[in-house]
Amino acid sequence: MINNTKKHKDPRILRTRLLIKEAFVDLLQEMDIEKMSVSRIAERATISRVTFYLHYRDIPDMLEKIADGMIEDFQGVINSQPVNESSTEDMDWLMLERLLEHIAKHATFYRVTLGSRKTPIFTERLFNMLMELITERLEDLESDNNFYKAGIQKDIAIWYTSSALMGTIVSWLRNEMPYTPHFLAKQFYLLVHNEDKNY
Amino acid sequence: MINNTKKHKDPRILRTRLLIKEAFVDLLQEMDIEKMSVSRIAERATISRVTFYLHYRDIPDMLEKIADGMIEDFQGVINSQPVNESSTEDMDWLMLERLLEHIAKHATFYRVTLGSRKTPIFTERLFNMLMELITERLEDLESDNNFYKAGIQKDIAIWYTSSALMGTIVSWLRNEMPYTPHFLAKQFYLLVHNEDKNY
DNA sequence: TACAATAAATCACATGGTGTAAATTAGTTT
DNA sequence: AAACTAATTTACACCATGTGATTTATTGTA
Repeated sequence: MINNTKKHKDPRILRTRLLIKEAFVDLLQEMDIEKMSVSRIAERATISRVTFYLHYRDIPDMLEKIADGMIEDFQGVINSQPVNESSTEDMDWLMLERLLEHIAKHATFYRVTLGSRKTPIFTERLFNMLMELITERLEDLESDNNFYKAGIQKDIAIWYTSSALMGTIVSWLRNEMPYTPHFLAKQFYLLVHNEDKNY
Repeated sequence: MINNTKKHKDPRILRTRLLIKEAFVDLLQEMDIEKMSVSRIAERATISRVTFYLHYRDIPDMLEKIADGMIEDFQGVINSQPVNESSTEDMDWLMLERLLEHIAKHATFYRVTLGSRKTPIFTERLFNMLMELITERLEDLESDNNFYKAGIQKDIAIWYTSSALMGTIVSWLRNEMPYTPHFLAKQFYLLVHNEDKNY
């Protein structure tokens, strides 16, 4: 049975899911997603093909579940932020830096998921997460320096900035991460600030 | 034989390819790309499955060829720009407006290709095109008002702006295009100008 | 208009992946 | 040690793929 409600403490389940995830990452480095099959994944994971179906309905379902895990990881990184004396704004940029560090730390995984042109589920999820964060941020700042004064529609500004952040992270990954997380976060700061500061 | 070198003047070829393209667009509105099969496409296109293979090696190959056509259309729209007395800069924004108009005009097609989370080939191609355009544009402006003075790395600025444009167009499409091409192009003007004007 | 060329249809076949079922083995928890 | 459950094994029906060989239909042209 596919059961995600209970805490899966059974080490066999954890082991199998890890093997599947590793096999998936492994195969994605070698071949296109189109050539991916449950058979191949099971073979590479050294498990039975039937066992795969005990955990996931099919490959898209597997991708969704793994993407869920990615978002949980991101949330974990973001929420582990110490609530200290710095301003909300500074917090935002520190948060982004932590996110980039996390991605850099697990680069092999994120290169084949976020970086691949073949698994749009992952970029879609990151995009949605960034949209939420930026929407919150804009609503906090709604009173003083916001986009309205420059005649910019709020939803367009959100689309624009979320896409820009997500796309830049993807390009950064695809190009072997030529900048440190700290440097890139700083560049984001400069770029976004140019957008909403000069009114 | 799959032959793209000759001008395919034979109306049978044009007819078949159009039927395939229409069937593809049709099916993508109904089901996920994972459930797409050559059989289904051929059935919907009212052609023989074997005929499909006379034109395309497989479904990814078909997507690539259709995406090629999209880029050709874009280039056509861009190059049909009248070379008049307005500045290069104004030309850029008029060009973008024409592009958005073209997309709006063929909304059903672009909704299932650019707008779909399932066919990343199309967004990838648009992204590459925007990258080229923006790279050219930045190199033209390299002398005076550019990103360098604000301490922004050129490649990062290109990633950022290309992603922002592409992502916003996709979001615009996914949300039933709530703004006119003219208005959206103007918003782009405001947003991008905030990036590279204030130094 | 008739002919040569070629696109499309038809039929057929081997191959391989899918999803599920039933029974058995192996590992985990209490 | 017993109860539980994950994983394996084997089996089956179904569907999609890609290709080959042959025939039919459509097209551009001599």
